Amino acid sequence: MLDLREIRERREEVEANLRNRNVSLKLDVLLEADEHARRAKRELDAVRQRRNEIGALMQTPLSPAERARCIEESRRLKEIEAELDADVQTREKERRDLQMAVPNFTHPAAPVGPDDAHNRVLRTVGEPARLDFSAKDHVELMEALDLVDFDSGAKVAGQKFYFLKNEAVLLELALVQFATRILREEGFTVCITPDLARREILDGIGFNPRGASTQIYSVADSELSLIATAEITLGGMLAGEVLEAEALPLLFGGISHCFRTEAGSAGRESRGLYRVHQFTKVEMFAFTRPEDSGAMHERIVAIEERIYRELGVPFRVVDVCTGDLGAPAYRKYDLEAWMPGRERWGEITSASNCTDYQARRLDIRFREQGRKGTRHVHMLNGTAIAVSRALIALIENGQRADGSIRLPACLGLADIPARW
RNA sequence: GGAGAGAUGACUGAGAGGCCGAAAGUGGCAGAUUGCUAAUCUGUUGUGCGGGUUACACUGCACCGAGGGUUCGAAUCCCUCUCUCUCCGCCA
Repeated sequence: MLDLREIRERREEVEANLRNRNVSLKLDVLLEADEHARRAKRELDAVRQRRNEIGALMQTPLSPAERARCIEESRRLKEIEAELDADVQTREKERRDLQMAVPNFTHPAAPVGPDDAHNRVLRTVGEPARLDFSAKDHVELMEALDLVDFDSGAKVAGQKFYFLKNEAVLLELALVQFATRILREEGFTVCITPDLARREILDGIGFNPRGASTQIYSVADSELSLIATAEITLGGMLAGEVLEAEALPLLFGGISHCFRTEAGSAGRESRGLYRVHQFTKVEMFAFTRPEDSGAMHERIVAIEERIYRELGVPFRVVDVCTGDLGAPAYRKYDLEAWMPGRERWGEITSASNCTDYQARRLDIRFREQGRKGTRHVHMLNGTAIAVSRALIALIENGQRADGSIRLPACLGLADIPARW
Protein backbone atom coordinates (compact mmCIF):
# COMPACT_ATOMS: atom_id res chain seq x y z
CA MET A 1 0.00 0.00 0.00
CA LEU A 2 1.27 3.42 -0.89
CA ASP A 3 0.62 6.49 1.20
CA LEU A 4 -2.29 8.51 -0.15
CA ARG A 5 -0.51 11.79 0.29
CA GLU A 6 2.39 10.40 -1.68
CA ILE A 7 0.10 9.24 -4.45
CA ARG A 8 -1.31 12.75 -4.63
CA GLU A 9 2.09 14.42 -4.61
CA ARG A 10 3.93 12.03 -6.92
CA ARG A 11 1.09 11.47 -9.29
CA GLU A 12 3.10 11.55 -12.53
CA GLU A 13 5.58 9.09 -11.14
CA VAL A 14 2.86 6.73 -9.98
CA GLU A 15 1.21 6.81 -13.38
CA ALA A 16 4.44 6.10 -15.22
CA ASN A 17 5.02 3.23 -12.84
CA LEU A 18 1.58 1.80 -13.58
CA ARG A 19 2.39 1.82 -17.29
CA ASN A 20 5.77 0.17 -16.74
CA ARG A 21 4.21 -2.51 -14.66
CA ASN A 22 1.46 -3.15 -17.10
CA VAL A 23 -1.19 -2.41 -14.50
CA SER A 24 -4.36 -0.91 -15.86
CA LEU A 25 -5.65 1.35 -13.16
CA LYS A 26 -7.11 4.81 -13.47
CA LEU A 27 -5.56 7.09 -10.94
CA ASP A 28 -8.29 9.64 -11.55
CA VAL A 29 -10.82 7.27 -10.11
CA LEU A 30 -8.77 6.84 -6.96
CA LEU A 31 -8.14 10.56 -6.55
CA GLU A 32 -11.80 11.29 -7.03
CA ALA A 33 -12.73 8.66 -4.47
CA ASP A 34 -10.21 10.26 -2.14
CA GLU A 35 -11.85 13.64 -2.65
CA HIS A 36 -15.26 12.17 -1.88
CA ALA A 37 -14.05 10.37 1.19
CA ARG A 38 -12.46 13.48 2.61
CA ARG A 39 -15.48 15.63 1.94
CA ALA A 40 -17.76 13.09 3.59
CA LYS A 41 -15.46 12.96 6.59
CA ARG A 42 -15.52 16.73 6.93
CA GLU A 43 -19.31 16.77 7.04
CA LEU A 44 -19.36 14.03 9.61
CA ASP A 45 -16.83 15.83 11.77
CA ALA A 46 -18.95 19.00 11.72
CA VAL A 47 -21.97 17.11 13.05
CA ARG A 48 -19.90 15.44 15.71
CA GLN A 49 -18.49 18.77 16.74
CA ARG A 50 -21.97 20.12 17.28
CA ARG A 51 -22.96 17.10 19.31
CA ASN A 52 -19.87 17.51 21.46
CA GLU A 53 -20.83 21.11 22.05
CA ILE A 54 -24.26 20.03 23.21
CA GLY A 55 -22.66 17.51 25.49
CA ALA A 56 -20.63 20.30 27.08
CA LEU A 57 -23.71 22.47 27.40
CA MET A 58 -25.54 19.71 29.24
CA GLN A 59 -23.01 19.94 32.01
CA THR A 60 -23.86 23.56 32.72
CA PRO A 61 -26.93 24.61 34.66
CA LEU A 62 -29.86 24.74 32.25
CA SER A 63 -33.55 25.31 32.55
CA PRO A 64 -35.68 22.22 31.94
CA ALA A 65 -36.83 23.71 28.65
CA GLU A 66 -33.30 24.34 27.41
CA ARG A 67 -32.33 20.93 28.54
CA ALA A 68 -35.14 19.36 26.57
CA ARG A 69 -34.18 21.36 23.51
CA CYS A 70 -30.58 20.15 23.72
CA ILE A 71 -31.63 16.54 24.04
CA GLU A 72 -33.96 16.96 21.14
CA GLU A 73 -31.30 18.49 18.90
CA SER A 74 -28.72 15.92 19.83
CA ARG A 75 -31.14 13.11 19.09
CA ARG A 76 -31.88 14.59 15.72
CA LEU A 77 -28.19 15.02 14.94
CA LYS A 78 -27.56 11.47 15.97
CA GLU A 79 -29.64 10.20 13.09
CA ILE A 80 -27.84 12.46 10.65
CA GLU A 81 -24.55 11.34 12.09
CA ALA A 82 -25.43 7.71 11.52
CA GLU A 83 -26.21 8.41 7.88
CA LEU A 84 -23.05 10.40 7.33
CA ASP A 85 -21.02 7.79 9.10
CA ALA A 86 -22.32 5.06 6.83
CA ASP A 87 -21.45 7.24 3.87
CA VAL A 88 -17.92 7.78 5.15
CA GLN A 89 -17.52 4.06 5.66
CA THR A 90 -18.48 3.14 2.13
CA ARG A 91 -16.44 5.95 0.60
CA GLU A 92 -13.37 5.10 2.61
CA LYS A 93 -13.73 1.47 1.67
CA GLU A 94 -13.99 2.42 -1.99
CA ARG A 95 -10.89 4.51 -1.65
CA ARG A 96 -9.02 1.83 0.19
CA ASP A 97 -9.81 -0.85 -2.38
CA LEU A 98 -8.47 1.38 -5.11
CA GLN A 99 -5.49 2.42 -3.05
CA MET A 100 -4.60 -1.18 -2.46
CA ALA A 101 -4.50 -1.89 -6.15
CA VAL A 102 -1.67 0.60 -6.64
CA PRO A 103 1.63 -1.29 -6.79
CA ASN A 104 4.82 -0.24 -5.09
CA PHE A 105 7.24 2.16 -6.71
CA THR A 106 9.99 0.52 -8.73
CA HIS A 107 13.75 0.69 -8.36
CA PRO A 108 15.08 2.93 -11.15
CA ALA A 109 17.59 0.30 -12.23
CA ALA A 110 15.06 -2.49 -12.64
CA PRO A 111 14.63 -3.45 -16.30
CA VAL A 112 11.46 -2.15 -17.88
CA GLY A 113 9.26 -4.56 -19.79
CA PRO A 114 5.90 -6.28 -19.81
CA ASP A 115 6.94 -9.89 -19.12
CA ASP A 116 9.74 -12.20 -18.05
CA ALA A 117 11.32 -12.08 -21.49
CA HIS A 118 12.60 -8.69 -20.39
CA ASN A 119 14.28 -9.87 -17.21
CA ARG A 120 17.98 -9.07 -17.13
CA VAL A 121 20.54 -11.75 -16.39
CA LEU A 122 23.05 -10.27 -13.97
CA ARG A 123 25.46 -13.18 -13.69
CA THR A 124 25.75 -16.91 -14.15
CA VAL A 125 27.46 -19.17 -11.63
CA GLY A 126 28.65 -22.62 -12.70
CA GLU A 127 27.97 -24.13 -16.07
CA PRO A 128 25.22 -26.40 -17.25
CA ALA A 129 26.78 -29.86 -17.19
CA ARG A 130 27.39 -31.49 -20.53
CA LEU A 131 26.10 -34.99 -20.10
CA ASP A 132 27.40 -37.74 -22.33
CA PHE A 133 24.07 -39.49 -22.10
CA SER A 134 20.53 -38.26 -22.63
CA ALA A 135 19.28 -36.52 -19.55
CA LYS A 136 16.13 -37.70 -17.84
CA ASP A 137 13.86 -35.35 -16.01
CA HIS A 138 13.29 -35.57 -12.27
CA VAL A 139 9.94 -37.32 -12.62
CA GLU A 140 11.44 -40.18 -14.53
CA LEU A 141 14.43 -40.38 -12.22
CA MET A 142 12.50 -40.13 -9.01
CA GLU A 143 9.83 -42.61 -9.97
CA ALA A 144 12.46 -45.10 -11.07
CA LEU A 145 14.27 -44.68 -7.76
CA ASP A 146 11.04 -44.85 -5.74
CA LEU A 147 11.53 -41.34 -4.41
CA VAL A 148 8.12 -39.94 -5.21
CA ASP A 149 4.56 -41.17 -5.73
CA PHE A 150 2.32 -38.81 -7.63
CA ASP A 151 -0.45 -41.35 -8.17
CA SER A 152 -1.06 -41.84 -4.49
CA GLY A 153 -0.84 -38.10 -3.96
CA ALA A 154 -3.58 -37.62 -6.52
CA LYS A 155 -5.67 -40.36 -4.95
CA VAL A 156 -5.42 -38.91 -1.46
CA ALA A 157 -5.46 -35.18 -2.11
CA GLY A 158 -5.70 -34.58 -5.83
CA GLN A 159 -3.57 -33.60 -8.79
CA LYS A 160 -0.26 -31.96 -7.95
CA PHE A 161 -0.03 -33.54 -4.55
CA TYR A 162 2.60 -36.17 -3.95
CA PHE A 163 4.20 -38.48 -1.47
CA LEU A 164 7.92 -37.96 -1.05
CA LYS A 165 9.64 -41.26 -0.28
CA ASN A 166 12.84 -42.85 0.93
CA GLU A 167 16.03 -40.92 0.09
CA ALA A 168 13.92 -37.96 -1.06
CA VAL A 169 12.61 -37.66 2.48
CA LEU A 170 16.12 -37.61 3.87
CA LEU A 171 16.99 -35.14 1.19
CA GLU A 172 14.20 -32.77 2.18
CA LEU A 173 15.18 -32.95 5.82
CA ALA A 174 18.85 -32.46 4.99
CA LEU A 175 18.10 -29.47 2.79
CA VAL A 176 16.04 -27.87 5.52
CA GLN A 177 18.79 -28.45 8.04
CA PHE A 178 21.44 -27.21 5.68
CA ALA A 179 19.59 -23.97 5.00
CA THR A 180 18.77 -23.54 8.66
CA ARG A 181 22.41 -23.92 9.61
CA ILE A 182 23.49 -21.33 7.10
CA LEU A 183 20.85 -18.87 8.20
CA ARG A 184 21.94 -19.20 11.79
CA GLU A 185 25.53 -18.59 10.71
CA GLU A 186 24.33 -15.48 8.92
CA GLY A 187 22.70 -14.16 12.07
CA PHE A 188 19.08 -15.04 11.39
CA THR A 189 16.69 -16.03 14.15
CA VAL A 190 15.24 -19.21 12.77
CA CYS A 191 11.60 -20.11 13.33
CA ILE A 192 9.18 -22.83 12.45
CA THR A 193 6.10 -20.77 11.73
CA PRO A 194 2.40 -21.52 11.66
CA ASP A 195 1.23 -22.95 8.34
CA LEU A 196 -1.97 -20.92 8.58
CA ALA A 197 -2.57 -17.24 9.06
CA ARG A 198 -5.37 -14.77 9.51
CA ARG A 199 -6.86 -12.94 6.58
CA GLU A 200 -5.69 -9.51 7.75
CA ILE A 201 -2.11 -10.73 7.82
CA LEU A 202 -2.41 -12.14 4.30
CA ASP A 203 -3.85 -8.82 3.18
CA GLY A 204 -1.06 -6.90 4.83
CA ILE A 205 1.63 -8.89 3.08
CA GLY A 206 -0.19 -8.43 -0.19
CA PHE A 207 -1.85 -11.78 -0.76
CA ASN A 208 -5.50 -11.79 -1.61
CA PRO A 209 -7.18 -14.84 -0.09
CA ARG A 210 -10.42 -14.29 -1.99
CA GLY A 211 -11.34 -13.92 -5.62
CA ALA A 212 -11.30 -16.21 -8.58
CA SER A 213 -7.59 -16.15 -9.28
CA THR A 214 -6.39 -16.50 -5.71
CA GLN A 215 -3.33 -18.59 -5.01
CA ILE A 216 -4.51 -19.14 -1.47
CA TYR A 217 -6.47 -21.95 0.13
CA SER A 218 -8.88 -20.66 2.76
CA VAL A 219 -10.34 -22.64 5.59
CA ALA A 220 -14.12 -22.60 5.45
CA ASP A 221 -16.00 -20.79 8.22
CA SER A 222 -12.90 -19.16 9.60
CA GLU A 223 -10.57 -16.23 9.16
CA LEU A 224 -7.71 -18.57 8.39
CA SER A 225 -5.92 -19.45 5.20
CA LEU A 226 -3.11 -21.87 4.46
CA ILE A 227 0.00 -19.83 3.86
CA ALA A 228 1.61 -19.70 0.43
CA THR A 229 4.96 -18.84 1.96
CA ALA A 230 6.45 -18.12 5.38
CA GLU A 231 6.87 -14.57 4.14
CA ILE A 232 3.30 -14.19 5.34
CA THR A 233 3.88 -15.39 8.88
CA LEU A 234 7.33 -13.85 9.29
CA GLY A 235 6.15 -10.49 8.03
CA GLY A 236 3.05 -10.70 10.18
CA MET A 237 5.06 -11.48 13.30
CA LEU A 238 5.68 -7.82 14.05
CA ALA A 239 2.38 -6.40 12.82
CA GLY A 240 1.36 -3.31 14.79
CA GLU A 241 4.68 -2.96 16.58
CA VAL A 242 6.99 -0.03 17.08
CA LEU A 243 10.63 -1.13 17.05
CA GLU A 244 13.75 0.58 18.33
CA ALA A 245 16.13 1.70 15.60
CA GLU A 246 19.07 0.02 17.36
CA ALA A 247 17.29 -3.33 17.11
CA LEU A 248 17.36 -3.15 13.31
CA PRO A 249 17.98 -4.93 11.12
CA LEU A 250 15.94 -7.87 12.37
CA LEU A 251 16.58 -11.08 10.50
CA PHE A 252 14.26 -14.05 10.65
CA GLY A 253 14.35 -17.40 8.98
CA GLY A 254 11.16 -19.38 8.69
CA ILE A 255 10.52 -23.02 7.97
CA SER A 256 7.02 -23.78 6.80
CA HIS A 257 4.88 -25.69 4.41
CA CYS A 258 3.57 -23.65 1.51
CA PHE A 259 0.20 -24.20 -0.09
CA ARG A 260 -0.80 -22.84 -3.47
CA THR A 261 -3.92 -23.43 -5.50
CA GLU A 262 -2.05 -22.70 -8.73
CA ALA A 263 -5.33 -21.56 -10.21
CA GLY A 264 -5.04 -20.96 -13.91
CA SER A 265 -1.61 -22.47 -14.31
CA ALA A 266 -2.65 -25.97 -15.37
CA GLY A 267 -0.35 -27.51 -17.91
CA ARG A 268 2.13 -24.69 -17.95
CA GLU A 269 5.55 -25.86 -16.87
CA SER A 270 3.80 -27.97 -14.37
CA ARG A 271 5.32 -31.37 -14.83
CA GLY A 272 6.34 -33.19 -11.68
CA LEU A 273 7.48 -31.19 -8.70
CA TYR A 274 7.88 -27.91 -10.56
CA ARG A 275 4.45 -26.58 -9.69
CA VAL A 276 2.71 -28.34 -6.82
CA HIS A 277 0.05 -27.53 -4.26
CA GLN A 278 2.24 -28.14 -1.25
CA PHE A 279 5.93 -27.94 -0.56
CA THR A 280 8.35 -27.13 2.22
CA LYS A 281 10.35 -23.95 2.20
CA VAL A 282 12.97 -22.16 4.26
CA GLU A 283 12.46 -18.44 3.93
CA MET A 284 14.51 -15.39 4.86
CA PHE A 285 12.94 -12.21 6.09
CA ALA A 286 14.43 -8.86 7.07
CA PHE A 287 13.16 -5.70 8.71
CA THR A 288 15.50 -2.78 8.10
CA ARG A 289 15.75 0.96 8.27
CA PRO A 290 14.76 2.54 4.95
CA GLU A 291 18.31 3.55 4.11
CA ASP A 292 19.57 -0.01 4.60
CA SER A 293 17.15 -2.03 2.51
CA GLY A 294 19.09 -1.82 -0.74
CA ALA A 295 22.21 -3.28 0.86
CA MET A 296 20.13 -5.89 2.67
CA HIS A 297 18.60 -6.95 -0.62
CA GLU A 298 22.06 -7.60 -2.03
CA ARG A 299 22.97 -9.49 1.11
CA ILE A 300 19.94 -11.75 0.85
CA VAL A 301 20.76 -12.62 -2.75
CA ALA A 302 24.35 -13.25 -1.74
CA ILE A 303 23.13 -15.79 0.82
CA GLU A 304 20.97 -17.48 -1.79
CA GLU A 305 23.97 -17.66 -4.09
CA ARG A 306 26.09 -19.11 -1.32
CA ILE A 307 23.52 -21.82 -0.72
CA TYR A 308 23.31 -22.90 -4.34
CA ARG A 309 27.04 -22.66 -4.84
CA GLU A 310 27.52 -25.04 -1.94
CA LEU A 311 24.87 -27.31 -3.39
CA GLY A 312 26.83 -27.33 -6.64
CA VAL A 313 23.90 -26.37 -8.82
CA PRO A 314 24.55 -24.15 -11.85
CA PHE A 315 22.41 -21.04 -11.66
CA ARG A 316 22.03 -17.52 -12.87
CA VAL A 317 20.81 -14.38 -11.14
CA VAL A 318 18.08 -12.40 -12.78
CA ASP A 319 16.93 -8.83 -12.22
CA VAL A 320 13.16 -9.12 -12.66
CA CYS A 321 11.54 -6.60 -14.96
CA THR A 322 8.76 -4.18 -14.07
CA GLY A 323 5.95 -6.18 -15.65
CA ASP A 324 6.92 -9.32 -13.75
CA LEU A 325 7.24 -7.79 -10.27
CA GLY A 326 4.52 -8.50 -7.76
CA ALA A 327 2.67 -5.45 -6.47
CA PRO A 328 4.60 -5.20 -3.18
CA ALA A 329 8.09 -5.57 -4.70
CA TYR A 330 10.22 -2.53 -5.34
CA ARG A 331 12.86 -4.75 -6.84
CA LYS A 332 13.21 -8.50 -7.20
CA TYR A 333 16.06 -10.86 -7.96
CA ASP A 334 15.41 -14.47 -8.92
CA LEU A 335 17.88 -17.33 -8.93
CA GLU A 336 17.26 -19.71 -11.78
CA ALA A 337 18.88 -23.14 -11.73
CA TRP A 338 19.76 -25.13 -14.76
CA MET A 339 17.35 -28.01 -15.10
CA PRO A 340 18.71 -30.63 -17.53
CA GLY A 341 15.39 -32.44 -17.73
CA ARG A 342 13.70 -29.40 -19.18
CA GLU A 343 16.87 -28.13 -20.81
CA ARG A 344 16.25 -24.69 -19.47
CA TRP A 345 16.61 -22.42 -16.48
CA GLY A 346 13.93 -22.64 -13.83
CA GLU A 347 13.23 -20.32 -10.92
CA ILE A 348 14.42 -21.70 -7.61
CA THR A 349 14.51 -18.65 -5.37
CA SER A 350 13.21 -15.12 -5.32
CA ALA A 351 14.36 -12.16 -3.26
CA SER A 352 12.23 -9.04 -3.00
CA ASN A 353 12.74 -5.65 -1.49
CA CYS A 354 9.23 -4.50 -0.65
CA THR A 355 10.40 -1.26 0.99
CA ASP A 356 7.64 0.16 3.19
CA TYR A 357 4.77 -1.19 1.09
CA GLN A 358 3.92 -4.03 3.45
CA ALA A 359 4.98 -2.20 6.60
CA ARG A 360 2.45 0.55 6.00
CA ARG A 361 -0.33 -1.97 5.73
CA LEU A 362 0.83 -4.03 8.67
CA ASP A 363 1.72 -0.91 10.64
CA ILE A 364 5.29 -1.85 11.50
CA ARG A 365 7.33 1.18 12.46
CA PHE A 366 10.51 2.12 14.25
CA ARG A 367 11.58 4.96 16.41
CA GLU A 368 15.02 6.44 16.68
CA GLN A 369 16.66 8.81 19.09
CA GLY A 370 16.81 12.44 18.08
CA ARG A 371 14.08 12.08 15.49
CA LYS A 372 10.47 13.00 16.03
CA GLY A 373 7.81 10.42 15.36
CA THR A 374 8.21 7.03 13.78
CA ARG A 375 8.92 5.72 10.31
CA HIS A 376 7.83 2.54 8.61
CA VAL A 377 10.45 -0.18 8.38
CA HIS A 378 11.47 -1.71 5.10
CA MET A 379 10.67 -5.36 4.66
CA LEU A 380 12.49 -7.87 2.49
CA ASN A 381 12.05 -11.53 1.82
CA GLY A 382 13.99 -14.17 0.00
CA THR A 383 13.95 -17.90 -0.49
CA ALA A 384 16.70 -19.88 1.18
CA ILE A 385 15.45 -23.21 -0.09
CA ALA A 386 12.18 -24.15 -1.70
CA VAL A 387 12.50 -27.88 -1.32
CA SER A 388 10.49 -29.06 -4.32
CA ARG A 389 12.40 -26.90 -6.77
CA ALA A 390 15.72 -27.67 -5.09
CA LEU A 391 14.98 -31.37 -5.48
CA ILE A 392 14.48 -30.92 -9.19
CA ALA A 393 17.77 -29.09 -9.53
CA LEU A 394 19.74 -31.53 -7.39
CA ILE A 395 18.35 -34.69 -8.92
CA GLU A 396 18.49 -33.61 -12.51
CA ASN A 397 21.97 -32.13 -12.19
CA GLY A 398 23.22 -35.02 -10.08
CA GLN A 399 22.11 -37.80 -12.43
CA ARG A 400 24.71 -40.18 -13.78
CA ALA A 401 24.63 -42.50 -16.76
CA ASP A 402 24.08 -45.53 -14.54
CA GLY A 403 20.93 -44.03 -13.04
CA SER A 404 22.41 -43.11 -9.69
CA ILE A 405 22.27 -39.60 -8.25
CA ARG A 406 25.28 -37.73 -6.97
CA LEU A 407 24.53 -35.51 -4.00
CA PRO A 408 26.59 -32.56 -2.73
CA ALA A 409 28.83 -33.25 0.24
CA CYS A 410 27.41 -30.40 2.28
CA LEU A 411 24.21 -32.35 2.89
CA GLY A 412 25.99 -35.24 4.56
CA LEU A 413 24.07 -37.85 2.62
CA ALA A 414 25.30 -40.76 0.56
CA ASP A 415 24.64 -40.67 -3.18
CA ILE A 416 21.40 -42.32 -4.20
CA PRO A 417 22.23 -45.67 -5.79
CA ALA A 418 20.71 -46.82 -9.06
CA ARG A 419 17.92 -49.32 -8.94
CA TRP A 420 18.25 -50.91 -12.30
C1' G B 1 -14.11 -28.45 26.11
C1' G B 2 -15.70 -26.22 31.32
C1' A B 3 -15.01 -22.20 35.31
C1' G B 4 -12.90 -17.59 36.52
C1' A B 5 -9.68 -12.97 35.89
C1' G B 6 -7.96 -9.49 32.61
C1' A B 7 -6.60 -6.18 27.90
C1' U B 8 -5.52 1.69 29.26
C1' G B 9 -0.08 5.82 26.08
C1' A B 10 7.17 3.44 24.56
C1' C B 11 6.73 0.69 29.58
C1' U B 12 4.53 -0.03 34.83
C1' G B 13 -0.10 1.33 36.44
C1' A B 14 -4.63 4.56 38.24
C1' G B 15 -9.44 5.84 36.50
C1' A B 16 -15.65 2.73 37.65
C1' G B 17 -21.03 7.58 33.15
C1' G B 18 -19.69 14.23 31.72
C1' C B 19 -14.40 17.98 35.11
C1' C B 20 -10.33 12.05 30.97
C1' G B 21 -6.35 12.23 25.48
C1' A B 22 -6.55 10.13 30.09
C1' A B 23 -3.29 10.52 37.35
C1' A B 24 1.40 8.89 39.02
C1' G B 25 5.92 6.62 38.09
C1' U B 26 9.57 4.86 34.47
C1' G B 27 11.78 5.85 29.94
C1' G B 28 12.76 9.68 25.89
C1' C B 29 13.89 14.85 24.71
C1' A B 30 15.52 20.03 26.26
C1' G B 31 17.66 22.87 30.01
C1' A B 32 19.82 23.93 35.04
C1' U B 33 23.25 22.25 38.50
C1' U B 34 27.04 19.43 40.86
C1' G B 35 34.29 17.86 41.22
C1' C B 36 33.91 13.38 39.21
C1' U B 37 30.76 8.94 34.84
C1' A B 38 25.98 9.38 37.14
C1' A B 39 22.76 11.96 40.80
C1' U B 40 19.34 16.07 41.66
C1' C B 41 15.93 19.80 39.93
C1' U B 42 12.82 22.26 36.04
C1' G B 43 10.29 21.95 31.63
C1' U B 44 8.63 18.92 27.79
C1' U B 45 7.00 14.32 25.56
C1' G B 46 0.99 9.71 21.96
C1' U B 47 -1.01 8.39 17.01
C1' G B 48 -4.09 8.93 12.67
C1' C B 49 -7.15 11.89 9.43
C1' G B 50 -8.88 16.84 8.18
C1' G B 51 -8.92 22.50 8.16
C1' G B 52 -5.34 26.39 8.28
C1' U B 53 -0.18 28.67 7.45
C1' U B 54 5.32 30.05 2.70
C1' A B 55 6.51 27.45 7.17
C1' C B 56 5.10 27.72 12.32
C1' A B 57 1.09 29.03 15.36
C1' C B 58 -3.69 27.71 15.75
C1' U B 59 -7.82 24.47 15.17
C1' G B 60 -11.75 20.11 14.23
C1' C B 61 -12.66 14.83 14.52
C1' A B 62 -11.29 10.02 15.95
C1' C B 63 -8.50 6.57 18.90
C1' C B 64 -8.23 3.42 26.37
C1' G B 65 -7.84 -4.91 22.46
C1' A B 66 -11.86 -5.20 17.87
C1' G B 67 -16.97 -4.62 16.45
C1' G B 68 -21.94 -3.49 17.87
C1' G B 69 -25.61 -1.52 21.63
C1' U B 70 -27.72 1.67 25.81
C1' U B 71 -27.41 7.13 26.88
C1' C B 72 -28.17 14.07 25.46
C1' G B 73 -23.12 12.14 26.84
C1' A B 74 -19.12 5.77 27.40
C1' A B 75 -12.09 4.19 28.79
C1' U B 76 -16.15 3.58 32.43
C1' C B 77 -22.74 0.09 31.62
C1' C B 78 -24.59 -4.20 28.10
C1' C B 79 -23.64 -7.85 23.96
C1' U B 80 -20.35 -10.41 20.44
C1' C B 81 -15.41 -11.49 18.96
C1' U B 82 -9.95 -11.77 19.51
C1' C B 83 -6.00 -12.33 22.69
C1' U B 84 -3.52 -13.09 27.66
C1' C B 85 -3.43 -15.36 32.57
C1' U B 86 -5.26 -19.05 36.50
C1' C B 87 -7.82 -23.62 37.63
C1' C B 88 -10.25 -28.25 35.82
C1' G B 89 -10.85 -31.78 31.86
C1' C B 90 -8.75 -33.95 27.40
C1' C B 91 -4.86 -35.12 24.36
C1' A B 92 0.38 -35.72 20.97
